[in-house]
Amino acid sequence: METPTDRFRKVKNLIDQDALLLSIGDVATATGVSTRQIRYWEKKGYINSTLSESGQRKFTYFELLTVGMIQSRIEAGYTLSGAVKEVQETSGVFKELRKFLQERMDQVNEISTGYEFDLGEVEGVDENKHLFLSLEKGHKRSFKVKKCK
Amino acid sequence: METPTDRFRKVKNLIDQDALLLSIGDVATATGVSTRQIRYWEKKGYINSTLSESGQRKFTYFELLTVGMIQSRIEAGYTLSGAVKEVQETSGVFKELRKFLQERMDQVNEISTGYEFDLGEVEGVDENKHLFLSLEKGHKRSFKVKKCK
DNA sequence: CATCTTTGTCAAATAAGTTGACAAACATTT
DNA sequence: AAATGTTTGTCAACTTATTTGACAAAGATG
Repeated sequence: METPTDRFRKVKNLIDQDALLLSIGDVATATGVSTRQIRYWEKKGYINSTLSESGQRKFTYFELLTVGMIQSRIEAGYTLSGAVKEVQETSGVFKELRKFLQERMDQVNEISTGYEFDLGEVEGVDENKHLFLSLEKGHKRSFKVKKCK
Repeated sequence: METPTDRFRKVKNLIDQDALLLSIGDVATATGVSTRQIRYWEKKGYINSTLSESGQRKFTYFELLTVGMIQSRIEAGYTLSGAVKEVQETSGVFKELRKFLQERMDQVNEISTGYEFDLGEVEGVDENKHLFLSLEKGHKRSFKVKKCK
Protein backbone atom coordinates (compact mmCIF):
# COMPACT_ATOMS: atom_id res chain seq x y z
CA MET A 1 0.00 0.00 0.00
CA GLU A 2 1.06 3.54 -0.66
CA THR A 3 1.68 5.37 2.58
CA PRO A 4 1.29 9.10 3.22
CA THR A 5 5.09 9.25 3.26
CA ASP A 6 5.23 7.73 -0.22
CA ARG A 7 2.74 10.24 -1.55
CA PHE A 8 4.51 13.09 0.18
CA ARG A 9 7.87 12.10 -1.27
CA LYS A 10 6.51 12.13 -4.81
CA VAL A 11 5.37 15.71 -4.40
CA LYS A 12 8.65 16.54 -2.72
CA ASN A 13 10.51 15.18 -5.74
CA LEU A 14 8.53 17.46 -7.99
CA ILE A 15 9.53 20.41 -5.82
CA ASP A 16 13.12 19.35 -5.18
CA GLN A 17 14.38 18.65 -8.63
CA ASP A 18 14.18 22.14 -10.04
CA ALA A 19 11.98 20.59 -12.68
CA LEU A 20 10.14 23.89 -12.82
CA LEU A 21 11.65 26.22 -15.39
CA LEU A 22 9.95 29.57 -15.84
CA SER A 23 9.45 31.67 -18.96
CA ILE A 24 10.74 35.21 -18.94
CA GLY A 25 7.28 36.77 -19.13
CA ASP A 26 6.11 34.89 -16.05
CA VAL A 27 9.19 35.99 -14.12
CA ALA A 28 8.58 39.57 -15.25
CA THR A 29 4.93 39.54 -14.16
CA ALA A 30 5.68 37.93 -10.81
CA THR A 31 8.47 40.34 -9.90
CA GLY A 32 7.40 43.56 -11.59
CA VAL A 33 10.68 43.72 -13.50
CA SER A 34 10.48 44.22 -17.28
CA THR A 35 11.70 41.59 -19.71
CA ARG A 36 14.19 44.15 -21.02
CA GLN A 37 15.64 44.51 -17.54
CA ILE A 38 15.81 40.76 -17.00
CA ARG A 39 17.68 40.26 -20.27
CA TYR A 40 20.08 43.06 -19.43
CA TRP A 41 20.72 41.80 -15.90
CA GLU A 42 21.47 38.40 -17.35
CA LYS A 43 23.87 39.88 -19.91
CA LYS A 44 25.71 41.55 -17.03
CA GLY A 45 25.95 38.21 -15.23
CA TYR A 46 23.73 39.26 -12.33
CA ILE A 47 21.26 36.44 -12.90
CA ASN A 48 21.33 33.17 -14.81
CA SER A 49 19.10 31.26 -17.15
CA THR A 50 19.25 28.18 -19.29
CA LEU A 51 18.05 27.92 -22.86
CA SER A 52 15.27 25.56 -23.89
CA GLU A 53 15.70 23.42 -26.99
CA SER A 54 13.99 26.08 -29.04
CA GLY A 55 16.20 28.84 -27.69
CA GLN A 56 13.99 30.45 -25.06
CA ARG A 57 15.30 31.56 -21.65
CA LYS A 58 14.18 29.46 -18.72
CA PHE A 59 14.63 30.52 -15.11
CA THR A 60 14.63 28.51 -11.91
CA TYR A 61 12.51 29.62 -8.99
CA PHE A 62 15.64 30.72 -7.18
CA GLU A 63 16.50 33.04 -10.05
CA LEU A 64 13.01 34.49 -9.84
CA LEU A 65 13.63 35.19 -6.17
CA THR A 66 16.98 36.77 -7.04
CA VAL A 67 15.27 39.07 -9.54
CA GLY A 68 12.69 39.97 -6.91
CA MET A 69 15.34 40.65 -4.28
CA ILE A 70 17.34 42.87 -6.61
CA GLN A 71 14.20 44.79 -7.51
CA SER A 72 13.36 45.21 -3.85
CA ARG A 73 16.76 46.84 -3.20
CA ILE A 74 16.42 49.08 -6.22
CA GLU A 75 13.09 50.26 -4.88
CA ALA A 76 14.87 50.97 -1.60
CA GLY A 77 17.20 53.35 -3.44
CA TYR A 78 20.18 51.19 -4.35
CA THR A 79 21.87 51.30 -7.74
CA LEU A 80 21.61 48.12 -9.79
CA SER A 81 25.15 46.99 -9.05
CA GLY A 82 24.79 47.88 -5.38
CA ALA A 83 21.57 45.91 -5.17
CA VAL A 84 23.19 42.91 -6.82
CA LYS A 85 26.11 42.98 -4.41
CA GLU A 86 23.79 43.00 -1.40
CA VAL A 87 21.68 40.20 -2.79
CA GLN A 88 24.70 38.04 -3.57
CA GLU A 89 25.82 38.40 0.03
CA THR A 90 22.47 37.44 1.56
CA SER A 91 20.59 35.19 -0.84
CA GLY A 92 22.46 32.06 0.19
CA VAL A 93 20.30 31.80 3.30
CA PHE A 94 17.27 30.96 1.22
CA LYS A 95 19.05 28.11 -0.49
CA GLU A 96 20.26 26.84 2.88
CA LEU A 97 16.78 27.10 4.34
CA ARG A 98 15.23 25.24 1.47
CA LYS A 99 17.84 22.52 1.60
CA PHE A 100 17.39 22.02 5.33
CA LEU A 101 13.61 21.80 5.11
CA GLN A 102 13.90 19.39 2.19
CA GLU A 103 16.16 17.16 4.25
CA ARG A 104 14.06 17.24 7.37
CA MET A 105 10.60 17.02 5.82
CA ASP A 106 10.71 13.45 4.66
CA GLN A 107 8.57 11.40 6.99
CA VAL A 108 4.84 11.91 7.47
CA ASN A 109 2.34 9.76 9.33
CA GLU A 110 -1.42 9.76 9.14
CA ILE A 111 -2.95 9.68 12.60
CA SER A 112 -6.56 9.72 13.72
CA THR A 113 -6.61 13.48 14.14
CA GLY A 114 -4.68 14.41 10.99
CA TYR A 115 -1.07 14.33 9.83
CA GLU A 116 2.23 14.46 11.66
CA PHE A 117 5.59 15.21 10.07
CA ASP A 118 8.63 13.84 11.88
CA LEU A 119 11.28 16.56 11.61
CA GLY A 120 13.90 14.61 13.55
CA GLU A 121 16.26 15.70 16.26
CA VAL A 122 16.13 18.95 18.20
CA GLU A 123 18.87 20.45 20.31
CA GLY A 124 17.88 21.42 23.81
CA VAL A 125 15.55 18.54 24.66
CA ASP A 126 15.84 14.87 25.65
CA GLU A 127 17.79 12.91 23.10
CA ASN A 128 15.05 10.33 22.63
CA LYS A 129 12.57 12.98 21.57
CA HIS A 130 11.88 14.34 18.11
CA LEU A 131 10.30 17.46 16.70
CA PHE A 132 6.94 16.97 15.00
CA LEU A 133 4.88 19.24 12.82
CA SER A 134 1.25 18.45 13.43
CA LEU A 135 -1.62 19.28 11.07
CA GLU A 136 -4.88 18.39 12.72
CA LYS A 137 -8.40 18.46 11.40
CA GLY A 138 -10.03 21.79 12.04
CA HIS A 139 -6.90 23.71 11.03
CA LYS A 140 -5.19 23.18 14.38
CA ARG A 141 -1.51 23.36 13.51
CA SER A 142 1.44 23.12 15.86
CA PHE A 143 4.99 22.04 16.54
CA LYS A 144 5.38 19.31 19.13
CA VAL A 145 8.31 17.74 20.93
CA LYS A 146 7.77 14.17 22.08
CA LYS A 147 9.16 10.67 22.15
CA CYS A 148 9.33 8.91 18.83
CA LYS A 149 8.60 5.23 18.78
CA MET B 1 18.28 50.10 8.97
CA GLU B 2 16.89 47.11 7.17
CA THR B 3 17.00 44.03 9.36
CA PRO B 4 17.32 40.41 8.19
CA THR B 5 13.67 40.03 9.15
CA ASP B 6 12.72 42.89 6.81
CA ARG B 7 14.64 41.34 3.96
CA PHE B 8 13.20 37.92 4.69
CA ARG B 9 9.65 39.24 4.72
CA LYS B 10 10.05 40.81 1.29
CA VAL B 11 11.05 37.48 -0.19
CA LYS B 12 8.29 35.81 1.76
CA ASN B 13 5.78 38.21 0.21
CA LEU B 14 6.98 37.24 -3.23
CA ILE B 15 6.40 33.59 -2.34
CA ASP B 16 3.16 34.07 -0.40
CA GLN B 17 1.10 36.12 -2.76
CA ASP B 18 0.70 33.58 -5.55
CA ALA B 19 2.26 36.24 -7.73
CA LEU B 20 3.79 33.44 -9.75
CA LEU B 21 1.51 32.35 -12.57
CA LEU B 22 2.83 29.65 -14.86
CA SER B 23 2.36 29.12 -18.58
CA ILE B 24 0.92 25.85 -19.75
CA GLY B 25 4.10 24.76 -21.49
CA ASP B 26 6.15 25.18 -18.33
CA VAL B 27 3.62 23.16 -16.33
CA ALA B 28 3.72 20.47 -19.01
CA THR B 29 7.51 20.25 -19.00
CA ALA B 30 7.76 20.22 -15.22
CA THR B 31 5.16 17.49 -14.74
CA GLY B 32 5.58 15.39 -17.86
CA VAL B 33 1.90 15.85 -18.73
CA SER B 34 1.08 17.03 -22.26
CA THR B 35 -0.59 20.38 -22.91
CA ARG B 36 -3.47 18.49 -24.49
CA GLN B 37 -3.98 16.56 -21.26
CA ILE B 38 -3.77 19.69 -19.14
CA ARG B 39 -6.42 21.44 -21.24
CA TYR B 40 -8.66 18.39 -21.11
CA TRP B 41 -8.26 17.98 -17.37
CA GLU B 42 -9.17 21.61 -16.94
CA LYS B 43 -12.24 21.24 -19.17
CA LYS B 44 -13.37 18.40 -16.93
CA GLY B 45 -12.93 20.59 -13.85
CA TYR B 46 -10.09 18.53 -12.39
CA ILE B 47 -7.69 21.47 -12.31
CA ASN B 48 -8.07 25.23 -12.52
CA SER B 49 -6.42 28.10 -14.32
CA THR B 50 -6.97 31.79 -14.79
CA LEU B 51 -6.74 33.65 -18.08
CA SER B 52 -4.20 36.39 -18.68
CA GLU B 53 -5.33 39.64 -20.30
CA SER B 54 -4.38 38.24 -23.67
CA GLY B 55 -6.30 35.02 -23.10
CA GLN B 56 -3.58 32.57 -22.13
CA ARG B 57 -3.98 30.04 -19.33
CA LYS B 58 -2.01 30.71 -16.17
CA PHE B 59 -1.53 28.17 -13.39
CA THR B 60 -0.57 28.61 -9.77
CA TYR B 61 2.16 26.48 -8.29
CA PHE B 62 -0.44 24.52 -6.37
CA GLU B 63 -2.17 23.63 -9.63
CA LEU B 64 1.16 22.43 -10.98
CA LEU B 65 1.48 20.18 -7.95
CA THR B 66 -2.05 18.95 -8.52
CA VAL B 67 -1.21 18.04 -12.10
CA GLY B 68 1.92 16.27 -10.89
CA MET B 69 0.02 14.36 -8.21
CA ILE B 70 -2.66 13.23 -10.66
CA GLN B 71 0.01 12.09 -13.09
CA SER B 72 1.77 10.19 -10.33
CA ARG B 73 -1.42 8.23 -9.58
CA ILE B 74 -2.03 7.53 -13.25
CA GLU B 75 1.48 6.11 -13.46
CA ALA B 76 0.58 3.95 -10.46
CA GLY B 77 -2.29 2.45 -12.46
CA TYR B 78 -5.27 4.60 -11.54
CA THR B 79 -7.77 5.85 -14.07
CA LEU B 80 -7.89 9.61 -14.56
CA SER B 81 -11.05 10.08 -12.52
CA GLY B 82 -9.79 7.73 -9.83
CA ALA B 83 -6.51 9.62 -9.63
CA VAL B 84 -8.35 12.92 -9.34
CA LYS B 85 -10.53 11.64 -6.53
CA GLU B 86 -7.52 10.48 -4.55
CA VAL B 87 -5.69 13.73 -5.09
CA GLN B 88 -8.68 15.82 -4.06
CA GLU B 89 -8.84 13.87 -0.81
CA THR B 90 -5.18 14.30 0.07
CA SER B 91 -3.83 17.48 -1.51
CA GLY B 92 -5.22 19.74 1.21
CA VAL B 93 -2.31 18.76 3.45
CA PHE B 94 0.12 20.61 1.23
CA LYS B 95 -1.89 23.81 1.42
CA GLU B 96 -2.10 23.41 5.20
CA LEU B 97 1.61 22.76 5.46
CA ARG B 98 2.49 25.78 3.38
CA LYS B 99 0.15 28.02 5.33
CA PHE B 100 1.57 26.89 8.64
CA LEU B 101 5.17 27.41 7.58
CA GLN B 102 4.29 30.82 6.15
CA GLU B 103 2.76 31.80 9.48
CA ARG B 104 5.59 30.51 11.61
CA MET B 105 8.54 31.59 9.46
CA ASP B 106 8.34 35.30 10.02
CA GLN B 107 11.14 36.27 12.37
CA VAL B 108 14.82 35.83 11.59
CA ASN B 109 17.85 37.13 13.47
CA GLU B 110 21.43 37.44 12.34
CA ILE B 111 23.80 36.12 14.97
CA SER B 112 27.56 35.81 15.00
CA THR B 113 27.48 32.23 13.74
CA GLY B 114 24.77 32.64 11.11
CA TYR B 115 20.99 33.01 11.07
CA GLU B 116 18.28 31.90 13.45
CA PHE B 117 14.58 31.70 12.62
CA ASP B 118 12.19 31.97 15.54
CA LEU B 119 9.41 29.48 14.84
CA GLY B 120 7.50 30.27 18.04
CA GLU B 121 5.85 27.99 20.53
CA VAL B 122 6.29 24.23 20.78
CA GLU B 123 4.09 21.81 22.65
CA GLY B 124 5.90 19.49 25.03
CA VAL B 125 8.53 21.87 26.39
CA ASP B 126 8.73 24.73 28.91
CA GLU B 127 6.29 27.49 28.05
CA ASN B 128 8.98 30.17 28.02
CA LYS B 129 10.94 28.37 25.33
CA HIS B 130 10.63 28.67 21.56
CA LEU B 131 11.60 26.54 18.61
CA PHE B 132 14.43 27.93 16.48
CA LEU B 133 15.73 26.92 13.08
CA SER B 134 19.42 27.59 13.02
CA LEU B 135 21.53 28.03 9.86
CA GLU B 136 25.16 28.31 10.82
CA LYS B 137 28.21 29.03 8.75
CA GLY B 138 29.75 25.84 7.43
CA HIS B 139 26.33 24.38 6.57
CA LYS B 140 25.61 23.30 10.14
CA ARG B 141 21.82 23.30 10.29
CA SER B 142 19.59 22.33 13.17
CA PHE B 143 16.40 22.80 15.13
CA LYS B 144 16.86 24.12 18.66
CA VAL B 145 14.60 24.62 21.63
CA LYS B 146 15.63 27.37 24.01
CA LYS B 147 14.50 30.40 25.93
CA CYS B 148 13.58 33.41 23.85
CA LYS B 149 14.48 36.81 25.23
C1' DC C 1 -21.25 -3.91 -30.22
C1' DA C 2 -22.13 0.85 -29.01
C1' DT C 3 -20.74 4.57 -26.19
C1' DC C 4 -17.93 7.35 -23.29
C1' DT C 5 -13.30 8.73 -21.93
C1' DT C 6 -8.98 10.22 -23.02
C1' DT C 7 -5.25 11.80 -25.84
C1' DG C 8 -2.79 12.83 -30.29
C1' DT C 9 -2.50 15.66 -34.21
C1' DC C 10 -3.50 19.21 -37.56
C1' DA C 11 -4.83 23.99 -39.05
C1' DA C 12 -5.34 28.93 -38.67
C1' DA C 13 -4.94 32.78 -35.77
C1' DT C 14 -3.00 35.42 -31.85
C1' DA C 15 0.50 36.09 -28.28
C1' DA C 16 5.09 35.64 -26.51
C1' DG C 17 9.97 35.31 -27.05
C1' DT C 18 14.53 36.22 -29.71
C1' DT C 19 18.29 39.40 -31.34
C1' DG C 20 19.94 43.77 -32.84
C1' DA C 21 19.68 48.57 -33.17
C1' DC C 22 18.59 53.33 -31.91
C1' DA C 23 17.49 56.53 -28.39
C1' DA C 24 17.03 58.65 -23.96
C1' DA C 25 17.79 59.42 -19.11
C1' DC C 26 21.10 59.30 -15.74
C1' DA C 27 25.51 58.67 -13.36
C1' DT C 28 30.68 58.77 -13.55
C1' DT C 29 35.12 60.33 -15.43
C1' DT C 30 38.24 63.04 -17.56
C1' DA D 1 31.58 71.11 -19.41
C1' DA D 2 32.28 67.24 -22.30
C1' DA D 3 32.85 62.54 -22.91
C1' DT D 4 31.87 58.04 -21.49
C1' DG D 5 29.41 54.27 -19.22
C1' DT D 6 25.02 52.37 -17.25
C1' DT D 7 20.41 51.25 -17.62
C1' DT D 8 15.97 50.87 -19.76
C1' DG D 9 12.40 51.72 -23.40
C1' DT D 10 10.90 50.85 -27.94
C1' DC D 11 10.75 49.19 -32.63
C1' DA D 12 11.46 45.71 -36.35
C1' DA D 13 11.79 41.11 -38.29
C1' DC D 14 11.72 36.53 -37.19
C1' DT D 15 10.80 32.20 -34.54
C1' DT D 16 8.28 29.73 -30.99
C1' DA D 17 4.15 29.11 -27.92
C1' DT D 18 -0.64 29.15 -27.05
C1' DT D 19 -5.57 29.15 -28.40
C1' DT D 20 -9.76 27.03 -30.27
C1' DG D 21 -12.05 23.68 -32.99
C1' DA D 22 -12.16 19.51 -35.45
C1' DC D 23 -11.08 14.75 -36.70
C1' DA D 24 -9.24 10.43 -35.34
C1' DA D 25 -7.87 6.59 -32.59
C1' DA D 26 -7.05 3.71 -28.56
C1' DG D 27 -9.13 2.01 -24.32
C1' DA D 28 -12.54 1.48 -20.93
C1' DT D 29 -17.55 0.75 -19.86
C1' DG D 30 -22.10 -0.83 -20.31
